[in-house]
Order: sequence, then structure tokens, then C-alpha cells
Amino acid sequence: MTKLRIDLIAENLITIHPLLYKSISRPLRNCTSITPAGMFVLGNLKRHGILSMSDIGKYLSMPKPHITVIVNKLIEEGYVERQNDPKDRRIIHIHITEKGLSDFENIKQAISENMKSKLVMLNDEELEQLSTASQRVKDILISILSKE
Amino acid sequence: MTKLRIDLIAENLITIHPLLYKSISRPLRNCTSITPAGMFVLGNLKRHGILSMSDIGKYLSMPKPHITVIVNKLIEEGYVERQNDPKDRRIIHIHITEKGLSDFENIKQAISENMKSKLVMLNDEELEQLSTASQRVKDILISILSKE
DNA sequence: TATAATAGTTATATTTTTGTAACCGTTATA
DNA sequence: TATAACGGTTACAAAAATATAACTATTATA
Repeated sequence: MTKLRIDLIAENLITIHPLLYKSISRPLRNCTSITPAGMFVLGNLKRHGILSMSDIGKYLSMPKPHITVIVNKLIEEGYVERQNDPKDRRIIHIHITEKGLSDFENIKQAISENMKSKLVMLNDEELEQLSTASQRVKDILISILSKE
Repeated sequence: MTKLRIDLIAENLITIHPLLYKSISRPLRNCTSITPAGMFVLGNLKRHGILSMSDIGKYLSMPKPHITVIVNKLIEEGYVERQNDPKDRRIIHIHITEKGLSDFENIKQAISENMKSKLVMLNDEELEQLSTASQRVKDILISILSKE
């Protein structure tokens, strides 16, 4: 019973994934130079605040050398900054800049606009349902697979 | 009011997207040689049946040359096959093979197993909620942004 | 029938993503 | 204090995704 439910959840998420990829990651290229991976980093910085390089690697499940590349590019463009930890000088804290925050919001807004053209097909009840259901999926997914 | 609701939906989906990427696309590499894009193609073939190259391009929002590359690789590995259209010989229909279907199911099962280790943290009520909510998100997203 | 439009492929180049090994500096520990 | 462990970077290689132009074959249309 529980197994069936878990399979259904996996099935649903596997179906949702390419639809989001198509309507979020893909349109990104047309409105910003930030790569999808860069957006993921900014999103985590916004949600969690300052993060070390290793933390970012855990949140994204990516090896550290890749994180260095992504963060370097974000720094080049002024979206994040490095901060040394005075207590443990091995650790480097990454924090999002004002520009990073505002550009991130603008890009989300652009994606939202893009999505609006599809969402207008829905009536008020469906909109309400999608709003509630996506909120629930988001909250639960964050709670179980956010870190590591 | 409606605008606020649409913004909330976009915000939720943008947050969900990297979580799915991390728990679906990334673990794929460890259990199969099929690329994420290949999985997207197989998923659409399973849902919609036989599709032309152009149809696949629309469902994935990818340019046709890229589709050729993806499909060629799927053919090499025996997951899909080409079929000529006798009525319009420009059109090539792609259909999924038995092997494609069964491997696709196995991979979904593997992802489901992988996810199970996270989902066990949820109690029955949360599991029920996630199941219902993800179903609703899936159905509505398919209805509005499946094609083109 | 000449021309335009469609479906798909080939070729090419660039960017992004992925992965691994080796390395440096710092901190912890035996 | 010598050694191991940790946090991060550099360097390198390879696969995947992206984009565009040019091309073939076929069908539609004027």
C-alpha cells in the first residue's frame, strides 16, 4: 500500500520534471546569461543565506570542482561574493549580492510572465488548485530532499 | 489577485525544479547510459505513442538537429525505431521498442527506489498529501504546457 | 511545371555539465 | 610535532546540450 503510493509519487515527479525543465530552464537562455546551475546556486543562497562551497555542493549534489566553476562565473558577473571565515581559514562563505538578489527576482518574474501565457488557460478553481498543490509539493520536497 | 496567485505558482515551480533535477536527472547517470534528454523523449513516446521528429521537438522545445542526435543515440541502443510514413515520405515516425519500454520502467523503478530512502521520513498523512498534490500538479501542467 | 514550404539530416562550433586526479593551505589529532 | 583529515582550487578530459547554417528529399501551391 505504502509502496504503491511511493511509486505513484515517483511516477508523478518523473513526469513533472521534464515539463519544468522545458518551461523554466530552457527559457532562461533567452533572458539571462546565468546558467541553470547558477540559478540553482542563487536559489539556495536566497533560501539558506550564506553557504560554504561544500554546503552548495551538498545542496546541488555536485562535486566541488564544479561548484568552483559555477561560483567563479557568478562572482565575475557580480551576483555573489566570497568571504573568508576568520575562525577556520579553510572555509569560504559565499553570499549573494544586492545585484544577485534583484536579478534573481527579475528572472523569476520573467519566467512567471512566460508561464502566465499558459496559465491563463486555467479557470479560477484550477488556478487555486495548482497554487495549493504546488505549494504542498514544494514544502514536502524541501523538507525531505533539500540537503545532501 | 489572480496575478499574485500566478506569481506564487511560478515561485513554487521554480523552487521545485532544482529539487527534481537533483533527485531525478542526477542519479540517472549512475543507473543507465540514457541521458536525461533521452529519458524525456522516451517519456513522451510512452505517453503519446508514435511521434514524428518535429513532434518530439515541440514537446521538448528543442531544435530539430538536437532531436536527431538524441534519437540516433536511442536507436543505437535499441530503445526506439524509425518508421517511414507511406503517405508523406518526408515524415519519420519514432516509436518506442519493447526494450525501450521495459528499460524505461526499470529506470523509473530505480529512481523510485532512490527516492524511497527520502520518502520514508514522511508519515502516512504526508505521503497521502504528496501523492495527491503531485498528481494534481502533474495533471494540470500536462494540460497546459505539454505540447509546443 | 516552377516555386515555395515542410521534414529531417549533416556539419560545425560553442557553452555547459560532468568527473577525476593532483595539489595547496589550514585545522585536527595521535 | 608528525600525520591525517578537511575545504577548496587547478588542471584536464569527456560527454551533453545549445544554436545555426546549409543541405537533401518530398510535398504543396501558384
